[in-house]
Amino acid sequence: METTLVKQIYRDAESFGGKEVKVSGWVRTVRDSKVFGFIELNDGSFFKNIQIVFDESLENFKEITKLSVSSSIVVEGILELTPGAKQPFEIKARKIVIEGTSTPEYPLQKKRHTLEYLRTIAHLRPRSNTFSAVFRVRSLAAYAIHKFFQERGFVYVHTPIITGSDAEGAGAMFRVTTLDLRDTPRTPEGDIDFSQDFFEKETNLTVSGQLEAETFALAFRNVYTFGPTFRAEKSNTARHAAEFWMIEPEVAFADLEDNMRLAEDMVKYIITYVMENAPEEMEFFNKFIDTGLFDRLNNIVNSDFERITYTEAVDILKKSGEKFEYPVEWGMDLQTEHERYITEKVFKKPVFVINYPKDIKAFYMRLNDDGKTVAAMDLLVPGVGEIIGGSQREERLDVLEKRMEELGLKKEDYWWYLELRKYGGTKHSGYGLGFERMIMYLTGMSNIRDVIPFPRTTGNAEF
RNA sequence: UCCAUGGUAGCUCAAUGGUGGAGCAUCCGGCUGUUAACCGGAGGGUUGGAGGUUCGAGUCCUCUCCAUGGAGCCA
Repeated sequence: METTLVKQIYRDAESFGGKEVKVSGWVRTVRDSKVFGFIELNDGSFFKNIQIVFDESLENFKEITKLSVSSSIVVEGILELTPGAKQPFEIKARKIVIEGTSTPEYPLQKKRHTLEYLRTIAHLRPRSNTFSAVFRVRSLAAYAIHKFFQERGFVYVHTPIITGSDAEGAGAMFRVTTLDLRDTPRTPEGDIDFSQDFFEKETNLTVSGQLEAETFALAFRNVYTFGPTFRAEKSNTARHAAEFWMIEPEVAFADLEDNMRLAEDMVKYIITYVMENAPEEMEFFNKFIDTGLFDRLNNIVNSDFERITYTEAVDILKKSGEKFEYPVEWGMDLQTEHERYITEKVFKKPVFVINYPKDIKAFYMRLNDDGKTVAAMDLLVPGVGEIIGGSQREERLDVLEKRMEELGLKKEDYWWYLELRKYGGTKHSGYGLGFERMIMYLTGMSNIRDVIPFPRTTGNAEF
């Protein structure tokens, strides 16, 4: 007999009503009395469970009443529609085969656990309601992102995970080496001799695929990357991880305005797709994780994102009368408290802040005509903070080279990047979306460690 | 890395410097429609670790580890 997935039954219960079905899954709970009992079964295909009714006519009745939580079973029986009951339908079991037993020490109770505790059992937490929902949404959101870009003709490019360019400027990097760290080869000057390393030069894990993505944008026009990214910063916050995933679109012949339009469309597309394709999971988040979730997401989808310049943001902050821990001054980077004030208090929706002072932004961002600011944009969202950072790239070779000189960057290290400006350069733009931050925003989960299956943060690489 | 808070039973949490408790989970029993089932009973502890103060420390002090919240770095 064919196995039926619980999701199929939920999606089309009518056609299964009164018919024989076979399901398999893990026991979430057993409630039994003298001659009959109920099992909540989750088969992994769907967020919700299916109720199994069993009675003493089964030869292994006693055994079944003693099943520990998370035992795996195969059930055959009749699907009965139960309108008016708390569950829409149930399976009256004819046969239950115990596939794998569990034990009383199984760490996931039927009761609520803290997210902190669940983190310590990352190998079991996907079996809990919350994480079942989180990782289903994560999968759908990843698909939605590919769908969004593919529908618009973007080419998906795999930029390298191991990089030889150290100066992407996005933070501390993890070194990749095969050298024996207890006995490293030395140059005559006493430095470590990387010419004897695997790649015969210093290499690190990527902090961004942007520079490589630009090369593809100047060939394929519209491209995006979607892959793992590594930052060796010893961050200790709810929104930083050492290993995370990033989406980096890069578009030729596009200016900052086009860039923002793309980002806004993308964010709205992802939200709409996930709301439509994971209604049960989203309802769960709205009910148990963040009761304002639906209001917030609907508000995003139906409203235009705000756009203000950095200079305007500084003005707003200065005139706010708010007491900030860090003073606001033109030229200083906006602090988290400032960003939160703008997106959460002033506009109460996503806000693009553009045209930052050049001195607080990366070398590749396009210098504006005022000579003081660059065509950068950060998308700030309530609750999560910065979710997207991007810019129009400097396409003028002389301006770019001058900027690199100012920052003490060696042109030789970027020879191929600079050649893009030499051979048919064009204005182009792109941004980076922190995938996990998007998931946090979508689900209301407030810690990045709870939207990554096996999170890596400083001091923690268990599992 | 800095600031704050916390660490007690498998889990979630109580306990004025004076005999460490409860709910849930577990085990045993009861119950013919349960929905985080219900009712009765039982077992379960080196109070994160090391040191100190005290007649006496879960409680006070020092150090340390870990977690959480906030900050910095950013996505």
